[in-house]
Amino acid sequence: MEHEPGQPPVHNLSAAQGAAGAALRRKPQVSMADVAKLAGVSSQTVSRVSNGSPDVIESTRRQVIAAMNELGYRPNSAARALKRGSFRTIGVITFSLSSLGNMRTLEAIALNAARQDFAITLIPVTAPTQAGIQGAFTRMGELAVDAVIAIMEVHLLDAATVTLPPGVKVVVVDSDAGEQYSVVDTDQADGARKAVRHLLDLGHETVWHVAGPEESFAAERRAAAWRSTLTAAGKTVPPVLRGDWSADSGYAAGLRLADERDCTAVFAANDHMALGLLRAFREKGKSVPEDISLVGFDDVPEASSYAPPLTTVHQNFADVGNRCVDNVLQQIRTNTTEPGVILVPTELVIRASTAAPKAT
Amino acid sequence: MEHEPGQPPVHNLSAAQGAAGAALRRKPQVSMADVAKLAGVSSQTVSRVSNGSPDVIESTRRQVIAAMNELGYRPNSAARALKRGSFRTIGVITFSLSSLGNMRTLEAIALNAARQDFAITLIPVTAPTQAGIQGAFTRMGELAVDAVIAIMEVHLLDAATVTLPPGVKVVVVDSDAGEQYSVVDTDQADGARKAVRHLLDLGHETVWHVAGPEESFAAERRAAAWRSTLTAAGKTVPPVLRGDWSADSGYAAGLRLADERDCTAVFAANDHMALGLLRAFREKGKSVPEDISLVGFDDVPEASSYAPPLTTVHQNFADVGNRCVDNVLQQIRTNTTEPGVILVPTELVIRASTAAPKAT
DNA sequence: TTTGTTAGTGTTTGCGCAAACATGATTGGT
DNA sequence: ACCAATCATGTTTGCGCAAACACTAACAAA
Repeated sequence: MEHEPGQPPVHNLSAAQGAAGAALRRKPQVSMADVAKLAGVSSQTVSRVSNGSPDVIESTRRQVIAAMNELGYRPNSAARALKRGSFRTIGVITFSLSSLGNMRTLEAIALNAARQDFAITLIPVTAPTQAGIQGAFTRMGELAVDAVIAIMEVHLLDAATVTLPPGVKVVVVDSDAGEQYSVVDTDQADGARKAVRHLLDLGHETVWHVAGPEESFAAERRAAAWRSTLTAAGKTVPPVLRGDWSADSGYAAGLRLADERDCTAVFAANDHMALGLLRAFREKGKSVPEDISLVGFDDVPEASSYAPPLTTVHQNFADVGNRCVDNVLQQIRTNTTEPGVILVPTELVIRASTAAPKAT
Repeated sequence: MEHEPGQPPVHNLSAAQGAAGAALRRKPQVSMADVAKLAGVSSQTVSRVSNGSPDVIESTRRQVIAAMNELGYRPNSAARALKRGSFRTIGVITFSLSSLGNMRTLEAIALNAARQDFAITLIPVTAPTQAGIQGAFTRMGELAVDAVIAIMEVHLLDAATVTLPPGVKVVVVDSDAGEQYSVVDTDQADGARKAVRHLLDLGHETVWHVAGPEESFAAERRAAAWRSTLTAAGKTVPPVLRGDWSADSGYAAGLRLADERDCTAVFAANDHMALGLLRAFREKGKSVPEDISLVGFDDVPEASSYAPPLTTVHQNFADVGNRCVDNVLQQIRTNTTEPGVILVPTELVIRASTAAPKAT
């Protein structure tokens, strides 16, 4: 590889690079010492400039910066982390990314962390079992993270014996681990209550519920709130139907519900199942909202284009993500652990899938 | 807090450091030396055990492992990285996570990387501008990554002058940067061709197209393939309608399309827009597929629950993600850079939204 | 004058790990 | 018996950085 003196060795990627040793070995990195030599100062001064210390006179700083640019110096984050014992990195453990909520939450986490100059390391749980979770936390422990955010929609965290290096802070999303960890979550109960109350207020005798899978905390809490709201209003509580969040499972539930004579109002635990319900009702000749009113949960962007546009409970996933990061950074800053639950409010979005029951 | 684009990247960490400052310091970590002392061996032997070297006799290994467990030893990845010069980490730069495809791809990347013992560091692009991309790559350069996968749905990468430490490998998803980088992408053109051919084969005179936003590579390629397929078949090419991937934009396009007398077949560039089209047609009294046939793109899980179930082009996002990781690890292993394009095939899924045109 | 005091810079040191080399113990071939 | 080869383990070293401290010059206060 030819050295053009004065040319920075940092490549614009368009220039293909000649072979320079197997890549998993050392890259010929420019170190502080190189910069120091070129700038005619000590490496400590380079360090100071690099860290924005105020104790460097302007002219020196300029020289050092010039040298940095010329050599294309990049601080080596491994060495930095080794020296400082912190990594400015948050590990995110997630079950499945393919749910809208997790995705949105993750995006907010990434954005907010980046804003505060923290990096995100993503650790997927490979299998929805305790062993899978264990493995994820173990990998986390081996990685360079200062904190962990676990996006756990499932009932397994409590049982898992989680070992993390001392000092690593944890925030959990969507779980009941509030005794041990900080928990941030959508206010599922209140959202569900709003949905059920809306239907009741419309004049429906009672509200049926298509719940999410049993393992899910969110599903469990929505179902519990549905039940208690009904009970509090003195209504009968119909049997729960259970889906798995998918539109197909909603469709299956809808086929059964369409045959229930006295079913005039349904609360589906998420929008995708509601979509399936709509399809089932349509195929069974039940019209929404004339024959049956339907409320979903999530407010996916497409909900307003469903047939009919879906009344649903809006979740603020971005807020959940933001609070996770804020909370965990707070814990890091103060070096405290603060178990407890932060609830993010929901909002009922009324569209065209709900109406008063037909007069009988 | 603002960083001038021209300033050296080394400053970026300095600002936030004060903010998170104080408590980010050393955790009392258990080091190899501690383990070595307890096990009565040298730290080098601990290192060997830790790295699975075969040159350790079984009894010694057991002692060391026992000591590790007793002390709760975790190898310090920063020190490891410092020593080895590699991080076993892949950086993923992504625009927006809120599209199904990106998320699925990301999930596959994370899973596949984990399988090969690589960690994923997520870098969000904060703004869809060149500066935003620049910033993401800069942050990447400061982080400890061996390779970068960029999930770029947008036309900006080619223009961005990207600087990365030497030796960092790059793979790009959904872009035309094939000259410079390895590119992995769904075979958009073939997918679009399948969709259009399907409609033509059904007997439609021509096929209208609701395209995605202009900045999108995928949208551009789907539209181009639509046009060329039509032309190759000797059909007239109707004007393109343009949406922004959202159901609402599809709805808007659908309202206009419903008024076109001779429009009997539509190819929507994604499923969500197709959903919007369905709604518009329904409201305009056009029935699908009797009056108008419709094909989508993506095959979102809910597509089978649309009204009617949507004929669409299935994309294999997981495969895209897997190939990204395989390719980038291959580049790392062989220390080569291999520009070129890997195309992942699509599949036409025929459901109920397409039919032969009504006899006139 | 002398003695701080400060601001700017340099020197030393060690973070935890693993490569390179060194050592000591065992085996095997002759 | 000898030496050499092999194996298991120990010792030294330095990765790049920044904390701690040392030093110098300049200037103020006594």
